[in-house]
Amino acid sequence: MSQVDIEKVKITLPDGSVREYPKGITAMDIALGISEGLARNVLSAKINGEVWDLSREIPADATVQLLTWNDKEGKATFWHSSAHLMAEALEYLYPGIKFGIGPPIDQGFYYDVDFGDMEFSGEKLGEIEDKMIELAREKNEYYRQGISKQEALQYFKEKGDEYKLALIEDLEDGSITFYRQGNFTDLCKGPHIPHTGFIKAVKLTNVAGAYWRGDEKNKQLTRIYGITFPKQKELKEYLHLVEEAKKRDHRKLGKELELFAFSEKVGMGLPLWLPKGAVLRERLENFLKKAQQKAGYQPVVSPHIGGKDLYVTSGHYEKYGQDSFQPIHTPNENEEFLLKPMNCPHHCEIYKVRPRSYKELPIRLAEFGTVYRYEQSGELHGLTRVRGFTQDDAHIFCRPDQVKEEFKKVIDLVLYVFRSLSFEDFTTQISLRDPNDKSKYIGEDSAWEQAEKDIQEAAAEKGLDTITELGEAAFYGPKLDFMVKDALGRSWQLGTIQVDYQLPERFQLEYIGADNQRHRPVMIHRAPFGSMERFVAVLIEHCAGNFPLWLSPEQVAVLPISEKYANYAQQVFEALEQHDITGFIDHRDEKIGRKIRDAEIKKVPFMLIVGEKEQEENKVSVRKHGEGDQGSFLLKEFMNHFNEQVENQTRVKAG
RNA sequence: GCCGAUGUAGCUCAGGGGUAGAGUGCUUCCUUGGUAAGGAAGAGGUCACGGGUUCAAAUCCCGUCAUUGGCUCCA
Repeated sequence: MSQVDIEKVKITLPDGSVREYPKGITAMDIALGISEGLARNVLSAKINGEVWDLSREIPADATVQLLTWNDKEGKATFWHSSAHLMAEALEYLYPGIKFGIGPPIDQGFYYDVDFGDMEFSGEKLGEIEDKMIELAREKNEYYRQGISKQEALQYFKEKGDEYKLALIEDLEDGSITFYRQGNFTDLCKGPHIPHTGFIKAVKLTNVAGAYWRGDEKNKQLTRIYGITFPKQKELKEYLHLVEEAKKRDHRKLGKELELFAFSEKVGMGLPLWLPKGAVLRERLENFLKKAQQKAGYQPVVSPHIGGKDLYVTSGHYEKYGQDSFQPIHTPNENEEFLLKPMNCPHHCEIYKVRPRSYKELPIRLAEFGTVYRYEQSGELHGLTRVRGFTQDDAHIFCRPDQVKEEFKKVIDLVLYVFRSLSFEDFTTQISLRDPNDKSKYIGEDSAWEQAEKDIQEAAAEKGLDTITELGEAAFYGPKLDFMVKDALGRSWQLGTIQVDYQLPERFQLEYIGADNQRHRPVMIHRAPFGSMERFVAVLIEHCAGNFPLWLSPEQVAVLPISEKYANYAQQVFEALEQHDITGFIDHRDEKIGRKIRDAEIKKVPFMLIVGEKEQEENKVSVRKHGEGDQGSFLLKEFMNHFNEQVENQTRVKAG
């Protein structure tokens, strides 16, 4: 480099300031220039939007954002490096093992490992953690090294790791990099943290099987999950959070609060709704029925099975054949019925019951329809994945020019439902066709394009913050899904709106237009809850079993101080019932402290304590769940207050 | 379906080749009480199911079923 003109690069920082540095500067140098503390905490850097190692030279003018633990990408870098650290520990403890992939995930990282003939059990995780900590303390730097494809192949050929070889085969020569820390070298595009010393706390969380490249035809590798932190304290907090989440698990609360159960005799994945769960569910159904009535839906009812022809027509017979519940046979030869896997075909037949005029469209047919799908046994999970479930289904039949408007109305309904139950934290996804493989989808190009446009516009006009996924559409049409996270951070699809240009075609649905010609209506499937089962599951976790008052299966517990006041308690209870307030009287021969404790554990919103004082003045002493004594009120006052609260909760910002 | 873990009283769990344990719940009795556990007694189990090893199996081995954490899918 000539000393006359030392080349400079202009670095733009996130606050908009621009600084000049000599060429050859690294992000770490920039961090050091700002403060030593920052340099100690910085993990990687975003250079022109791309995450880089701190040690890479910045060749030209660039925008630079230094990433720390507080940044999502910083965490990802940290966990990615942790995956390499775990691999190093594993290789030390189990020489000769082969590695699949080891990426960071939302909460931590994993590495897929082929232990060959070696036995591996989850009990060894502690040993691996110890080794990781030991290696972390060595503060081994992560070195980045560009390598030719041939050399890369050579390296892993010698090592005998066919998985890495397969990965390299798919890469382009010139773009391949290795990373090395300590005694471990891995194929990796990076980036990584400066050295292993950043990793201060390690927890390997579980071991699971995972197919190489997610294909069950391939060999199953051992996937080891872990999470690491830059501070011991953060690991502690994380573990605490996990414990808290477990307390919210709908399976646990469902049992404790006696909402639902499973029976081996009935069959796996077939939930039994217990009385309290049934009340909860019924209230949700009524809530939605009311909203749907206002929105112009018409209730219909259809049977749980349908003839073979119905599903041949709909196309489900072919698609669901082997992987579904098998057909039901009758004494009549060749007669076959299928448990319905969805309600749409039945609703199509309802539409077809007589000729339709364009004047009656849109027709919105709604049904809480129970459907059955034979999910793989390993897929079943509490109420979120079951084999028999009830969809809050409806099908809207409309003219093509009405699609967008109907879509917007459905979005309103879904938002109303979510808001009423304070699901503020949801994401929405628009699923479109894979533009590179249109053959997977049935239907005409022009129809798809129109539908995709309608959805995107409707979502935009309703102000939804959507992400768009190509290739995620159903085979019959594009869709808009609403996702909510459960207590353990797993995302579940609840509400869904799907356009279907397909079934109307297959069922030859028609309406007579203003031109006196036959036209094909468009069908929209939609379910704001998704399914009652899944919705209740997510609701339980969302509110940790503390349901809003109007949904609470037991809203009030009447607690007599002693059996002397049993009669008065009964009077109070009957008055409550007349005002549609549900609950129970605790007649047990226990002290009041005990009755209160038990009612608190059952998460009953209100406790009414009645004794001598209350009886004399026709009052009740009100105690609120989680809050304690509220003082005593005339029974009438309490009931008014109660009903006001329920009204406030259900009226909602129906905007 | 595949890989790993688990299965003991209604529930939560301890134990472990030689008479089955705790807490809680349940039943009965005493107690009649004022805002998160009153006291006592009692009933409850083919230790998931089926095989095997053993003088002896709840315990060790194999299989089945269910639950559970994952892997592909989906509401």
